[in-house]
Amino acid sequence: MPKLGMEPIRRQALVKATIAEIGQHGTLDVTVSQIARRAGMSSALAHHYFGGKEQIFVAAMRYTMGVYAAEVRGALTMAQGSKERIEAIVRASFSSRNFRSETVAAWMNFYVLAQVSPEARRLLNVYHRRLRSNLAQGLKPLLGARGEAAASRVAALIDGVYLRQSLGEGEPNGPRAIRQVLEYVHLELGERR
Amino acid sequence: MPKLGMEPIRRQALVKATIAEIGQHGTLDVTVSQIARRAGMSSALAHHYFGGKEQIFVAAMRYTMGVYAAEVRGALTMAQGSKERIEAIVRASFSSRNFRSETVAAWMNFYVLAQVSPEARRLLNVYHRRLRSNLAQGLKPLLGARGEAAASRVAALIDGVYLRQSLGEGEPNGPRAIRQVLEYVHLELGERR
DNA sequence: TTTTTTATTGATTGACGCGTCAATAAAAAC
DNA sequence: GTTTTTATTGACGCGTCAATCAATAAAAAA
Repeated sequence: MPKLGMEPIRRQALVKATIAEIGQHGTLDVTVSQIARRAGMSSALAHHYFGGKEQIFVAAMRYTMGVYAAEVRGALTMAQGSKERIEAIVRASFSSRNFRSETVAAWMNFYVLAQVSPEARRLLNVYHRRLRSNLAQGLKPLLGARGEAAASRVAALIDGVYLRQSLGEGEPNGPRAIRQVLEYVHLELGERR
Repeated sequence: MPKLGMEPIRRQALVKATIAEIGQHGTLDVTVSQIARRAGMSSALAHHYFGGKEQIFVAAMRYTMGVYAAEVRGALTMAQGSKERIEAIVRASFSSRNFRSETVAAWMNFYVLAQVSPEARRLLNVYHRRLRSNLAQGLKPLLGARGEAAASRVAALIDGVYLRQSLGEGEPNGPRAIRQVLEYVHLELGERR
């Protein structure tokens, strides 16, 4: 009973199932069958639409990063002023849509995937560049030449907080993470307590 | 031609080979045979001494963390004064013995391992606690109550710098990483430029 | 209505890897 | 000098999994 136009639906179902499966196992060590079963289809169909396992992973990665990028973009359009822009980026990074245990686990594993798949590495580099550039754009007006270095540090801190979250049990605490990073940003901006 | 007392030698060879292999592949996706071959023995012997793959990984993790801990301890005994202690920890974290691409890759994968192996998770938690406690010990005399939060941030930043290094090609740049983290520490200590 | 295209899967294949075991050999203990 | 212990490996069984394929079925096109 094949309904037509299934491809995009199947693809999205697979991508979401992939993230869920990686999140649950905490590893890329998940089988195509597991992913396909969770997405409600046979593994053969997964291969049909994606070609292979690695491509499924890369698609999941692209999707995750797309969601994140959209979130940041959205937050940025609402922000006016350099400081507000930075805070918007940080808030978006730890918004409840991104900062859930599933996504955190997936994200960490994308770093591993990037060691193996050139395409994944490319994607991760795009994310890095964008994040740094976005932060620098907000920081440079306030810090001048020091803005670039500060942006690198903030970016690293964000990733570090993500990484550390992967060890914490239970759902990640977004607000706490935001406070943690923003406290550093405020320090960088010379606001003493 | 079995020489006696081989066990410790074999174990160490396997552990080092494991780190090298993970470093080269960037993944835990390495076979026991590959590890054993690199260590100059049969895979059967690896199983004989370690019991299984996961235990080999955990041993490699314990070893890596042991080297790191020793490095930090050594640097701490030479340091006097709170600020010096903090700088010593940071320097040790990015010393050329720890901050090489092989070790960075291994370290990242230990985070993945910790999602699967309870023992690995325990080890990583020990590392986290120790690092934070060491940093807090140096920061509290200088920052008072704020020291704890600052220690968390510095710890996260260190991990973040490690993570980001895993994407950079070529050997990690230790001095640069040290500068990056110390700049933040100095900021935290209220030293404006 | 026949043909083609799209959707879908069960079954299969081929490879690979972990862990085991029996067998060999040298040292140590007796 | 026999026995036990320690070291070591090749071979292999058993399971798993990615990927393929042939077969089925429904829609669309001709």
